[in-house]
Amino acid sequence: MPRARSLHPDRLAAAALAVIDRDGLPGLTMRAVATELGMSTMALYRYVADRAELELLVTDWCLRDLDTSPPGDPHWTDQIKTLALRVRDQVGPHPQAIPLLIANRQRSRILLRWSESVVTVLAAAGFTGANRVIALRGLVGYLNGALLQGQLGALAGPGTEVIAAQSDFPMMAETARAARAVSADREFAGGLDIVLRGLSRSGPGGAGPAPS
Amino acid sequence: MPRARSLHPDRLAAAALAVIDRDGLPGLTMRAVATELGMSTMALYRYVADRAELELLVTDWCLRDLDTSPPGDPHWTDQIKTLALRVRDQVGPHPQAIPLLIANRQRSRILLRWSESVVTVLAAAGFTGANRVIALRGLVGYLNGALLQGQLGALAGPGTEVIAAQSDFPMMAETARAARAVSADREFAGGLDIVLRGLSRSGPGGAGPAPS
DNA sequence: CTCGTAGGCGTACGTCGTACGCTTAAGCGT
DNA sequence: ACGCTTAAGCGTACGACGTACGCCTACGAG
Repeated sequence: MPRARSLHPDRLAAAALAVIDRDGLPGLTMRAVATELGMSTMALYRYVADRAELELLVTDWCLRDLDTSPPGDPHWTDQIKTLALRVRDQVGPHPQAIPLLIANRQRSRILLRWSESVVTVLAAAGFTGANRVIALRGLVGYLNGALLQGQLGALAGPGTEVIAAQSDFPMMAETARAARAVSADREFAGGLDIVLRGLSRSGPGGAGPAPS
Repeated sequence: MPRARSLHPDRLAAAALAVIDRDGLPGLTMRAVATELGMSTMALYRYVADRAELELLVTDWCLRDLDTSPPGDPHWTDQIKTLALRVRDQVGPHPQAIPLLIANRQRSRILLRWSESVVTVLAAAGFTGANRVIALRGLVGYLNGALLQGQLGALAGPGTEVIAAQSDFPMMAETARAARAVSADREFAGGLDIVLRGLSRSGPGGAGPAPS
């Protein structure tokens, strides 16, 4: 065997994530990562086939500490809540990477494990068949949307401020002003509660979860 | 006055959207749009300052027929549902453009008008202050996430099929197989119902909507 | 010590957005 | 009718991007 690899893939992922945190997603280029590592650009290609693979590495690296074990909360809605908050906790420090994570969510082993835990909770709560599909997708849909929204167009962001100053849309302006008093945490938790309340009562056309 | 403009901005937006529909978002380049219009690349810059402005044009063009007037449904949850479905109807034919629309949602006049209608419905239903903020953001968060999910990683897409074949994640695999029987329309409507059910009952800590 | 293998890198190509400056067509005042 | 002014339209070029290709070289097995 010749010459050992001088780099662990984790170091590569960490460097890429550092670039993202510092310069944003558009700043993530092969050249920037190489510079971050003190290597030449083409040396990276000994570790990844292409940019897409590097992005997948970043995704898994971001979520490396995500706890996917079944939560111990007594009520199933709290279990789901715990699982969702765990994701947010991991993702929180790296808001600029969120679009990457969403794009790679179906390819990340860790996220698949996390999803397995979520479905397991849903199944135990009584969701079956199409009902379970819709519950899972609705939940993940909200989660993706909320995480994206927290990064792009945050409550305290410039977009909201512009809206608050508009006179063409009085209700939106008033709501945008009220938004200043709502923290990102409260927004996320509040939205999650809405979804969970909706989940905890069966719809008119479907077999809902078991009554608690 | 010299020489009239030979192009209406709408034609520019329509051409760009046609490129997206045909070649996907990565296919949207200034050169491709220019070719679509039979002009030179630089001629486009007589109409837009840069690529970002072209993208905003596409956003508004996509939603040009969005009906933002107050829906006539008797119950406020149905009014919200109608508003949400209207967006989906407009966006449906152009799934590849969805990430663009989401990125520009705070800059699009039409979407602001739409949001104004949503907030008006929420206000009439009794949502005030921070509660209204959370309701709006939760709703929009779900909507964004669901639309994105319908484009990237659709229920019938390859990602879901791969998961269905996995033996490491039995619950996910079973759910993915059940997903084959759920249409995109049903998924969207089902998720929306979940959110609306959650909205229609006040949380423990907040002043909810008026009882119906 | 030698040699095969794979790590690391330099160069180069095609693509992108777009800055800059030229040519040219069209409406106006005369 | 005719030029003049002004902006439409375009050609060229630059820097940054992802990455194909081929070279040099450090290392561990024999």
